[in-house]
This record gives sequence, C-alpha cells and structure tokens, in this order.
Amino acid sequence: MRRVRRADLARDADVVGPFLLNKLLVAGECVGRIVEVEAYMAFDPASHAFRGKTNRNAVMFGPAGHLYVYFTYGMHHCVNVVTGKAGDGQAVLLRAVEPLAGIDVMVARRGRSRNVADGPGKLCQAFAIDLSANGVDACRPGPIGLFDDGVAPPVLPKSSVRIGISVGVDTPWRWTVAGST
DNA sequence: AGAGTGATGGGCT
DNA sequence: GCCCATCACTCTT
Repeated sequence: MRRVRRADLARDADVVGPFLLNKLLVAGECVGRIVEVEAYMAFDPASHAFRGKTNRNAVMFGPAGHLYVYFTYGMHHCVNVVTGKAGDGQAVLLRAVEPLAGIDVMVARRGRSRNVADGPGKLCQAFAIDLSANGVDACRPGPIGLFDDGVAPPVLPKSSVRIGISVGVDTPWRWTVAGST
C-alpha cells in the first residue's frame, strides 16, 4: 500500500476528483475508502478560493496534497485535498468514505452506528479531523494520509452536480462510486 | 421543512 | 472596525 503521490494531485481538481475515488483516507487507526468527492476549480464561483486568498482559504493556494479544513454552520468541519499548481486555489472536497478500519472508534465519536462517514461533516467527525489538520501534508508521514491500496478508481465514475451550493450549480463536478450512495 | 450553531468576509460607516 | 447575511452540514420532525 503506497502513499498517493503529490504529482498525481498536482493536476486540475476535475481530474483529481475521480482519481481519488477508491483511495484510502487514513487517520490514526481509522481507515476509509473514498466514495464521494467534489471538485472546486480555479475561477469557480462556488469555490472558497473564488474571491482570492484569505486567512481561511490560504492552504488552497499552497502546494497540492495538503489538506484544507474549514469549519462551517457553527458545528461541522469539512476536509479538502489541495490540487493543481501552487497559487491556483483548487481543491477536492472529500464528501464520503466507506469505513474499513477503526469503525468502533468512529461509531463512538459519531454517537451512532449507522451513517458513520457518509457526508463531509460526518466524515470529519468520524476521523476526528478539525482545524488542527488544516495544512497537513497528506503525501508525507503525519497524522492524516492518503493511500492507494491498488483498487482502481471506477472506469466511468458517476458524475453529477454538486450539493449545497448556490452558484456553479450546473457543472457536474461531483463523483461517486457506483452503489455507495 | 426547519432548527441549531458560530466563524467568515464583504460591505458599509 | 462593526454588522450581518451567508454558509461546500446534520439531525429531527
């Protein structure tokens, strides 16, 4: 099982998005297979980076492979993988994983045994990802990593429009593993 | 269909 | 510097 290479993430988010399907998110004892993602491109009105660099989104303008974590709705965290070239302001939002290991820990953190990591906020709660993970390099040894266990992404991943946004609603930059949701 | 929750940032003063 | 609508969500009704 090898770590995802930074070069693979240093492409545009609409390429990295489907590429990340079936990769593994690892944080401590918790492992999950990525089954739903969304791309937030450069010059994308739905992207946090659209209005330029701020304190919150600064990581999005850094090198690919680092994690951009933000806090929203007063109670939830969401985690993205930075993509493209440094300065682009692109990322892929991790929206859902299928828990593979550390499930008991995830269930305890979530306080329920169903729907443990099938949403961007749920995933972060299950994996204990919060603002302390903002800027973490997932391509180097550290608290959170992305790994490839040899399971290829779907040849034709299911794409659809993104969720929970009010602009950029027409671009099909959400991808899911068939049968996961 | 709506409440809960608080940081963010854009717009104004 | 302050105000406040907005928000890449979740859970319950």
